[in-house]
Amino acid sequence: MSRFNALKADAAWQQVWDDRQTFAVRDDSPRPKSYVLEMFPYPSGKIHMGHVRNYTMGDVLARFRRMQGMEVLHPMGWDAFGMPAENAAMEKGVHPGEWTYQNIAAMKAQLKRLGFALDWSRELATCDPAYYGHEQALFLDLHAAGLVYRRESAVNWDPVDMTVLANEQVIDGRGWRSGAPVEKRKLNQWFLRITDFADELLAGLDSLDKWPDKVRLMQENWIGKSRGMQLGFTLSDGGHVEVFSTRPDTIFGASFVAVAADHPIAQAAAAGDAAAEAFIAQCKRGGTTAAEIETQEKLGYRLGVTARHPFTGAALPVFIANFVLMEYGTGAVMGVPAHDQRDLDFARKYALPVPRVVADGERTDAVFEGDEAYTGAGRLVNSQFLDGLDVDTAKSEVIARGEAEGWGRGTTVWRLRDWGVSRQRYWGTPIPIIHCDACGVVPVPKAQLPVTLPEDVTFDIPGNPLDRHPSWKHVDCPACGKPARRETDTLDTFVDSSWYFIRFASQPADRPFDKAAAEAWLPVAQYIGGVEHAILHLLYARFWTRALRHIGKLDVAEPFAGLFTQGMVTHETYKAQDGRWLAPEEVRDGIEVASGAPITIGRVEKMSKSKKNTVDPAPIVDQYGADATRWFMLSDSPPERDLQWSEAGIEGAWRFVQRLWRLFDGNAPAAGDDAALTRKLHQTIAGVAADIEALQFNKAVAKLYELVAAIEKAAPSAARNEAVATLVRIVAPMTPHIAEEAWAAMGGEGLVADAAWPDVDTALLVEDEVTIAIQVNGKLRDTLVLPRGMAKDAIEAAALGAPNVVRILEGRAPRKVIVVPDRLVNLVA
RNA sequence: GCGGGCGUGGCGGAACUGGUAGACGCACCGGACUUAAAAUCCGUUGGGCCGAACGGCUCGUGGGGGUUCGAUUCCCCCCGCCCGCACCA
Repeated sequence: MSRFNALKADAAWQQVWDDRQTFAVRDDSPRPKSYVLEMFPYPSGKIHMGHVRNYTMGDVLARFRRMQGMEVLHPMGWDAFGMPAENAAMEKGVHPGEWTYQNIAAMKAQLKRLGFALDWSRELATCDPAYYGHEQALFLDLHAAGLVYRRESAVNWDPVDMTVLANEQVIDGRGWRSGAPVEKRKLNQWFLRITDFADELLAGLDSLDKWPDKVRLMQENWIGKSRGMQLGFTLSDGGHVEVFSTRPDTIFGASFVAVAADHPIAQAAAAGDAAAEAFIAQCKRGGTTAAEIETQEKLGYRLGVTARHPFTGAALPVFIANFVLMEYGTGAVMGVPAHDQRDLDFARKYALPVPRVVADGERTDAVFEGDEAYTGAGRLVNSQFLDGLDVDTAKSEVIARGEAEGWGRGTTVWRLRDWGVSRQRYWGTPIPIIHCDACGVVPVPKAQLPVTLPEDVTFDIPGNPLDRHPSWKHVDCPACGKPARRETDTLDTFVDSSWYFIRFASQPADRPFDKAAAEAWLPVAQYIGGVEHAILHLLYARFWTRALRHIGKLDVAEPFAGLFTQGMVTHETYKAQDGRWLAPEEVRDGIEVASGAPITIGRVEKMSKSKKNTVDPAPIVDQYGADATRWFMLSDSPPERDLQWSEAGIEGAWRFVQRLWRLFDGNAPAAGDDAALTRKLHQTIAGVAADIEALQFNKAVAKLYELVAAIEKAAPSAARNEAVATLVRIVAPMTPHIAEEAWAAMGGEGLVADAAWPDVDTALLVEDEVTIAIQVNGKLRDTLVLPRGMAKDAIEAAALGAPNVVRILEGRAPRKVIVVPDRLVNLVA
């Protein structure tokens, strides 16, 4: 008997698949279509274990669907624009494009080495003008439809490097290179009107029944539809302020009004008040992330004016506050400290009154004690005409009075904000707009697309190379012909990934996609990717698809019919004494291998290039082969759960591949039945199919181990040979190379990749005997093997006769008997 | 701070819709084969107690409480870890 030479078989069969174009998909195939897609990778340099996990799962499903007779579109491409390429340019002096294409070549080779059933003829890279030119055309279409606009918005500003920083480049409030404290700075930027689609993006979640509930819930909360009220307060100086509140019921608990630093009232105050100006400047310190803003100390500046309470007439102090956001609601809030935690923190700090207006059970005391706001339900108290009402009724009552008296109205607000797509960077899709002093904003005529990036750029100083390029931005206005300037911002890379799945389905040269061809494949039947994309990428892609439908380009509402979010592959992080991140292979037993110096072991985090805690699959594939690597990735860990990387077990996967080969290679002719084995075989065919369909590969793996063990133990028979021959096809989606080798050796027709999934004899799926648990007072005391489907009283009689039951009951009759047919009897004594 | 998720033997995990907790794999230990090793095969393995043994009893699914004949599963509170928070992709 021979040993399976994995490395030789891998190369041979990958060559065969390539030569025969086995996985090239046909648009005109008569077979039912299925689109299986994994989130395309950023070409960071090497694939890591997270990629292997993601693409192996998708591959098993794609191969399985092919075996079920479907025409499967399973493409691959590159999310190729992004910051790391510019960082590489700064550090190594290599052009971002060159660096990116080198990485693509390296990673493509690694993916091919794993034997994925991908249609490489549809490969695309988003940094290719042949891709981003079409993206520019779509951007112009959305612009023409009024879905694109420009406004001011804050960015992280590094005052030393004089450059915009990404949130990731702000470390502890400081610029990552300069170390200077970052500030918020306003820039004119491009936005997409995703909020126009807020309602349908929310409603559409209901139709996504093949999405995980948790992702739908996260998107629902992110969109954040809430009913609230806009209330006008008259100011003591004769002015007026509109505040927004989701809790108008608590209006009698209001003890102050707060406005954002950007609010016109704050801006006006700053004009004549140096202290107010200084406070607003202080609010501009720090970065723009929500986590940073919401965890910083609540600070306020008390203005001279007061706001008149619409019911009591009380004069409420007006503050500028650093926790109020101009982007949400009206940029002004009424502070109800007893029933909102942020307001309470603020009130305690500035010694403001804290009246209770919602009863917490029995607690109705007018002056609220403690430092934990009560946000729960209850009856209104200390609130005049609202007393005794519940929260919802009180809300409606206040809205009704405000509307009747003309100082307020009920509104719907969304947490979702419009999508800012401007990036002050080089390595992205140029925004196809020209600014003309005479004509204003002028779209680049479509005939002039693509607007390509200039090659001759430098990265030796911070800032956007497009902006300082000597000639690139200087063009003539397409409208009037006078000298004008190109937009030098590029598009957010999330735009690139918002339509790549459409381009995979249809890629004509002269337009982004063909409507009918794309609609033939879409929506994606099964989309697979990391849970970290649960909100942003998936929401943007949903929006983009709906926006295309809105302008008549594509009649698809939801791009991804089925979604599976895999857990992340995580690993410890390591840091050298001087703060450098170290890769796992640079560390052994708590010391840095190169220097012998001790290291610091950090948190367990998702594998990422920036923290260097990635593990390269190449050595594993080279040692154990593609099948063992794939099998190992599918084993043990449930795919939706995070997986802390460990190599323990790869040996077992490799042993399993060799066990398979011993079965395949040792199948000598024999005769006779083996009913038990045949039953096990059919149960496994059905079980594995169900598990693959549900993407529960770890369970499919366990079932296959059981079947293999059963075959190994079985005596030679025709049934055993049949089981071995069928096993080849069952494992084919997971370990395709050894399956092809065995299929060929056994004289199978064509490739096992093209073979049909084995049929199941459903009559064999149920056992005719069942083991029934016998409990006394809920504790297992015995088990009985009985025929399936036995009547309740017969089961009860059998249970009462079980030796352990007789011993424990000592002749007493049970008080109560619970019989669950085919499963269990519980005798309550 | 806000939103979401997860927590089961030494380890990864399984357990249908509330019904025998620990399938399957790893690791470990013992045995077979071998001159030897590798490979392979067989067997043991949650903790504690009783027993020569067959076996029996008992505790046990992050912690505390609750519902139920019965809870890893449902409810409440708490702890820990992970992900996201709009310029990382």
